[in-house]
Amino acid sequence: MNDRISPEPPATLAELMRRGNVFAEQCPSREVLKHVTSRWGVLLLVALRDGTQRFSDLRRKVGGISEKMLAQTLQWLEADGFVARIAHPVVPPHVEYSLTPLGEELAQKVEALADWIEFKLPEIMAARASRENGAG
Amino acid sequence: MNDRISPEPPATLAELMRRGNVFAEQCPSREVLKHVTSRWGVLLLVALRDGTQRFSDLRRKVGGISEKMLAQTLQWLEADGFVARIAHPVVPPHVEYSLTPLGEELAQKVEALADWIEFKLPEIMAARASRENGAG
DNA sequence: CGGTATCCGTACTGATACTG
DNA sequence: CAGTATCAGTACGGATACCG
Repeated sequence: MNDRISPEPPATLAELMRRGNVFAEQCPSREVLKHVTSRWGVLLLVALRDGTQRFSDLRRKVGGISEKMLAQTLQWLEADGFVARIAHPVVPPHVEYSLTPLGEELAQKVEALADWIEFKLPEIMAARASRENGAG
Repeated sequence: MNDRISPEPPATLAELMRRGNVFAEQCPSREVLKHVTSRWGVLLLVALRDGTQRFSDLRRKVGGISEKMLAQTLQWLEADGFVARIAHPVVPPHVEYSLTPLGEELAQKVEALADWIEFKLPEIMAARASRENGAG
């Protein structure tokens, strides 16, 4: 269980899996990946690409998200260094969220993945249909 | 509620969000994205990039996954057209799983995302550390 | 406005046992 | 070997109420 002292500078996920680590439970990447691929993480990252926005802006834009999950997901992303939070000390409170450069990089990749699925949806749905028709 | 009859040929996730759809709940993409980004979906897609493998091979390689979730996740990915399943009619049963061309494309993108996180982990951890030191 | 704390239902997860 | 069925624990997610 002393994976932490392994000498190699790892690298790819496939590498880790080949070592039998599976991208080990202990690995912080698992945590980050979880935040990013969480139900609202994906949507929030994409939403933030529009630029700096307030808490309520995001709540409206993402639509369907509860305050709890919005706050929590933003905190995860902030802790991971993907989101910057600026609270203006006024009443009523004014808080702005934006992507950090690191977050912008990530958001692009996430959006690319989501867009790929959008784009390939016809093929995906066709696969489903063909299976139902007896091809499975 | 009649989003389905909207004329435009949609496109990007950001587009959908801008329309207030958020990548609507009704949208099948949500379902697919859920399968792909699920706890085991990511790992399985990457694992399958090594080539055709049997059920038990995958179980061993992914390590930590239960038979139930392995079967279920494989079924999701198969239904979405990302995974091909071939059952040889012998005893004991011999079933092989592999990526379809579509699945291979997807797996590449997923792995790229995971690898990016692996690669940027130092920056991410640094972000966490700096926040704990009072920068937050 | 921008959160936090609490309660609660659900849905995902895993261990076990069983079947073909 | 490759699943399926069942059951129980957990963790996620949402609604509500309350605080700064």
